[in-house]
Amino acid sequence: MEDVKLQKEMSNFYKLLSDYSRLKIILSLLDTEKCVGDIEKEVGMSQTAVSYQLKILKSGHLVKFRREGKNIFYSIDDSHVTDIVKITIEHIKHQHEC
Amino acid sequence: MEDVKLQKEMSNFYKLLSDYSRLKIILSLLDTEKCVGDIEKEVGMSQTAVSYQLKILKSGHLVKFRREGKNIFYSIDDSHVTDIVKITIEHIKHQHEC
DNA sequence: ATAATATATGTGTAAATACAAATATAAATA
DNA sequence: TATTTATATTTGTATTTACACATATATTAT
Repeated sequence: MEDVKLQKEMSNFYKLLSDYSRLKIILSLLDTEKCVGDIEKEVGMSQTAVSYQLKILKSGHLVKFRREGKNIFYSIDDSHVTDIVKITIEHIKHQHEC
Repeated sequence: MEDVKLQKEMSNFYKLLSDYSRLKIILSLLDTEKCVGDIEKEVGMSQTAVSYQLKILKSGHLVKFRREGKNIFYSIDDSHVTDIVKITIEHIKHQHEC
């Protein structure tokens, strides 16, 4: 894999996490899958906004989904994502101890 | 630390890494410190653009610096940052194996 | 003191994007 | 089939931001 492609994909990966709304969605999915309505309530966003951001997260393979009747359940797609987010939490908390 | 503040700082942290130019700067500093002129050559950006992005990275505590004569050497501020970037590289490469 | 070199700092602007509003689709149930 | 519920998509817009350009500052050398 060439450097430029890797760098662009990395940049895009961080861009996906950098939006406050998308990040809240990711954080709400860290431990458990949720359907759109549940996410909506938890992060306090409109349904269209949640759907819009989920579509973007899906396109970047940060979340996956499965249908169950009327509901569609979303979850984190890859444990690397979970790891990165958790290390970032540690990083931020650590900064505030100094 | 309250959730909202943590989330905002996380989002900002990822925003800092999400810009292609800033990310290239961070990647060029992963293993070794460099002065502005060296970064400029390595990432192929104008001096003002590099300075502009370094200022932003500095404000987010992603890089630190030290003066040595006319030169100012920049380096990654915290090993957490290095860890996160390296895991992200693994993550992206891993995706392409599947 | 002046010039040369390295880096930083305004200012203006074009491009990117989050999301509201309206509308569409898909599944379940009556 | 019609209605309800859950989710997706499209369009328009206000906001953000990366960076070019011009200029300023700081250090060293002559």
